[in-house]
Amino acid sequence: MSINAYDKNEIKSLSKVFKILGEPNRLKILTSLGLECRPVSAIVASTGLTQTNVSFHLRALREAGLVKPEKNGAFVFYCLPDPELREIIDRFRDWHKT
Amino acid sequence: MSINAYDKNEIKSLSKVFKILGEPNRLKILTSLGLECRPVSAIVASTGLTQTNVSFHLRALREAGLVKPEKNGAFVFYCLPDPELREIIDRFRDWHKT
DNA sequence: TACTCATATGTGTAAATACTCATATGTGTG
DNA sequence: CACACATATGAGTATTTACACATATGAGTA
Repeated sequence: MSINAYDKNEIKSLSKVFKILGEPNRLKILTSLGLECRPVSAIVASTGLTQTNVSFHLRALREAGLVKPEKNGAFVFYCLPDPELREIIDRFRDWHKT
Repeated sequence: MSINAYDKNEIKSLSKVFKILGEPNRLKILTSLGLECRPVSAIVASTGLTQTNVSFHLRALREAGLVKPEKNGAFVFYCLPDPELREIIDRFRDWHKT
């Protein structure tokens, strides 16, 4: 039940993940994914952000391993790498509501 | 099991929490708390940060509801507001390791 | 009251970061 | 090949943010 301290590397890498999630538009993009993969154009449409800006944030999310790209012709579909990620974020939200 | 979209306010407030956790020294402070309350001086000692800097970050954590201050004489002890917070962070860490 | 110790805060500064514009890359189709 | 569409990237700018220094507040004690 880990009341263990976190080591340097854990702090470093975990804080990076939180920093990525800490930008509202990125969190919006991520949560807009739900569990299905969606092309960038759909994300642009649903978030109302510019294409450039969506690409900018998708890069950050991708490099942090928080989304996974899948090429399909000229399209790139983005997905959550793992449904558990969504569960954890949901749990955070539920906790935060309290 | 919430594949619901997040509304604007949820995105806004939840991303604030993540942003706070996204700063390495803040995450270090928070995880150094474990489950017991500790005075600022102990946090300064264990993190190696300056007193000013610890106070600076504690304020951010406090305002985000991520730590809870308890006055005791001249000392201020800081605690997690809720043990579940630590569990969720731990779960994030475990997920991220994978 | 005067002094010490614990913590907080105001101001300034350097670094990080989100965003936009313009353009590049890459894919399918005529 | 030429063109249209989907996505990515480089450069520049404005805002945000972490940090240090000096100082303030506030509690305990002589």
